[in-house]
Amino acid sequence: MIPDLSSPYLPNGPLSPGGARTYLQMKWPLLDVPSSATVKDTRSPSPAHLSNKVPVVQHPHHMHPLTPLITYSNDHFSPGSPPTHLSPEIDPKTGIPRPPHPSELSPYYPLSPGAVGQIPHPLGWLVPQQGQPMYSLPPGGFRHPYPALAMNASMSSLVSSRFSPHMVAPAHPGLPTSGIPHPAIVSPIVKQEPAPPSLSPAVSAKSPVTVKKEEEKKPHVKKPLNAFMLYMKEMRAKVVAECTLKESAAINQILGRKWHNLSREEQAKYYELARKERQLHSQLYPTWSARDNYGKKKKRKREKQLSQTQSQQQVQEAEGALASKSKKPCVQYLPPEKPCDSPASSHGSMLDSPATPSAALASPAAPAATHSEQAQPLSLTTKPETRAQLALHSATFLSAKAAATSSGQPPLLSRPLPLGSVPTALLTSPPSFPATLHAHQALPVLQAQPLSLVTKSAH
DNA sequence: CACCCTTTGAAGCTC
DNA sequence: GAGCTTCAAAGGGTG
Repeated sequence: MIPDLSSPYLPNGPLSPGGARTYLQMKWPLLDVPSSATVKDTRSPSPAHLSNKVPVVQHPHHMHPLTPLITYSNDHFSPGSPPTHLSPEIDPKTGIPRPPHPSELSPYYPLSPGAVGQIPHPLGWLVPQQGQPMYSLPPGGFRHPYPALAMNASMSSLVSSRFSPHMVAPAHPGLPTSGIPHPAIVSPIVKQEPAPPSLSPAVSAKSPVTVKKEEEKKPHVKKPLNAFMLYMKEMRAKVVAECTLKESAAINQILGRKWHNLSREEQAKYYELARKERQLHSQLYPTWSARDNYGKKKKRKREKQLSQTQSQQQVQEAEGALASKSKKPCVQYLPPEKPCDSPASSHGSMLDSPATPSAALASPAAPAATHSEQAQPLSLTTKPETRAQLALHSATFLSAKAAATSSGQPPLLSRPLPLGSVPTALLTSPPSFPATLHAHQALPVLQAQPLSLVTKSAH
């Protein structure tokens, strides 16, 4: 897969007139199958072959992490289901694909040892140094519908020679064993998990205790990015370009709304991509667990979040009440009715991915594609009452979404419902589409919005 | 200079 | 199993 330089995915690349949506016009193959099996979970016959390198790791700032998506749209999302023989073995228990044989390793890393380091790897992670991608894409390498069939040797070779042994289960075939850090690996010293010096992964011949210590602090393998994170990475540049804003908090708010505005197909793409990334991540780091990074960040934040949660609860109870003191006004991040606020909404283009037949298929519970933001853009400067409404609407929407995702499936109801239709939509939702509310996910929206309003109005 | 803020989603933790 | 917490990215703001 050769990056399509013309792809809008490229941060610096030309943005097609159609905007963000243009590049997503490719058909989401999985939508052709029952939605339940579509973006379901890691067990879905995964298009492992679709797996593209997603930056499980950090990329050079200038490099667009989602570049790989281009490939998706161009070559791997062609209609049709991937051959079952390519489906990764799934661990019935975890639902996570078992570490594949080297030959099964992500087909999307058709890297020939010799070619490594020539072409920026989409995943970015294999880019140990600026402009020195660890992965190389053989000409036409990703052209093959199922590169997996053609790669392997090089891939396993690459992998086995690129990753630090301690990062990967040594016993695992085809897994990294070298000392070259994966992009997802962040030196503790560089970031997080402050640890005593001793970066050399090669440091061996030490007492078990020492080794253990080093292992603990060693490279910090980051969590694979989720769908939204992938989306953010891709769209951030664009949003930033459209806005004068630079603050991530504000950008993220915008991105969050844009995310909701995405059609199911578009979101599905990211969910799938995220799934692939998780798959790949698990393959690369069989022994890694999110637990490894759990609670290793800042504790201060932890406390803060706790208090924040509490305050959120209060706010919920005192809906509308100005109990948002503990929370910093998020409004400050939201620019007043800027075009970038919701580009599409300004001209209704957000619906350019309306409830198409395919969309409807993919989301039985999904209502008409019209959503509040179109008719009534969730302006960051919307009046309090309006925002409150939208917040409620969002919360409702999220509840359904959360329910959907909790099952390992991307939210079917990826598009906000019209304010007035929310209740009905939920009522009419199939039993299989529980409307449980994930407090953590829905509340923030429910409360943050109103809060911001309050704060804003105070300004 | 470490952390905050902000977003969503995945996964871990707690009960 | 439900509910809550943490982390993932990002970069200006903050203390």
